Amino acid sequence: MQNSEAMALSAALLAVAGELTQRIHEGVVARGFEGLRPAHGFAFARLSPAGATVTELAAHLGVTKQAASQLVDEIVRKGYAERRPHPEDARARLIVLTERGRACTRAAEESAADAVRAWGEVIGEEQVRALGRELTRLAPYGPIRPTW
Amino acid sequence: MQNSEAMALSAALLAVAGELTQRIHEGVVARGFEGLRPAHGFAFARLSPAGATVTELAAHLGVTKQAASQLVDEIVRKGYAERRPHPEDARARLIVLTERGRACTRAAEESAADAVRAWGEVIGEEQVRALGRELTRLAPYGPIRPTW
DNA sequence: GAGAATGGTCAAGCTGCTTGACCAAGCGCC
DNA sequence: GGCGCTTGGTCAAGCAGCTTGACCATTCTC
Repeated sequence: MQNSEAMALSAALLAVAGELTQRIHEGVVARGFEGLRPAHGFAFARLSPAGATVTELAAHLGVTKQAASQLVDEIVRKGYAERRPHPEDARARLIVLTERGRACTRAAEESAADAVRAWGEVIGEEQVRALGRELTRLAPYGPIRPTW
Repeated sequence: MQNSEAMALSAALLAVAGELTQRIHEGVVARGFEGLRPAHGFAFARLSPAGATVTELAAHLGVTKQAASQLVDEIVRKGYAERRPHPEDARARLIVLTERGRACTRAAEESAADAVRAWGEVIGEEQVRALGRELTRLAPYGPIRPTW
């Protein structure tokens, strides 16, 4: 594969990723959840199963503990999460989503589904599924990083 | 398609995009071009055919003219581009890449090709081509936006 | 030509991140 | 038990990249 093809593929991938992020964000706002940035969504994703500590969140987002702590301050202040004492480690605190936080997570899922549905109308549902399969195999396990 | 599948696809897409960006950036640094951020790459891409004005660059990057102007200052100061009088509009200036800027663009293309080649080893070259086809059809025309 | 629109820069301010310092609680070891 | 080292978390200060607002020079429109 030539360099120019690789560059075209890369540009397309980043453009699609950027647009998807924006669409999800707009969908979340349209469903009544304001004052959030896309980065919060990735925090919610990490918090949604069973909560996490600030340090775990920082590792997931690829930022310092201080930045993660600040982000937690924000979503706590806005009612999306709360800090609880950690059941096993008295030093740590477990950050868990509130009901409002879970509702916001569902709104993000619906928005993502809307966006993906729109893709189906362009390239066909089977191709979208194929896309999902390939991307899942390529996705790294490490921290989620901002695209640039 | 269920919401959870759409979310999984979205997460994979964003993870792959984030990792790709990072790999390209690392590749560019490894080839000796320092002091650049990934955002500069998107500016270079817009400048590389025949140059562009600050306003065009701003629209392409989805930021204000001031921010674009500042970014241009930076790449000019570092020797990657230069401001020339615009041949048709005395108000405007045409920003064009220097030879060093073009070399950096080639380095980015090589890095992207390396990353894409690595994908080929995971999912097969034919799947990578398919990925490129689908993504190209889905890619929007508007400004490139940071993923979050 | 006169007035509005456009390209560009200067200046000030904000926000999200970083580094550095610090405290409290756990762990390892004698 | 008591001593150090490590780990989870916050407070504080600083920085980088962006924004809004003001302004000048040139061009377009009539």
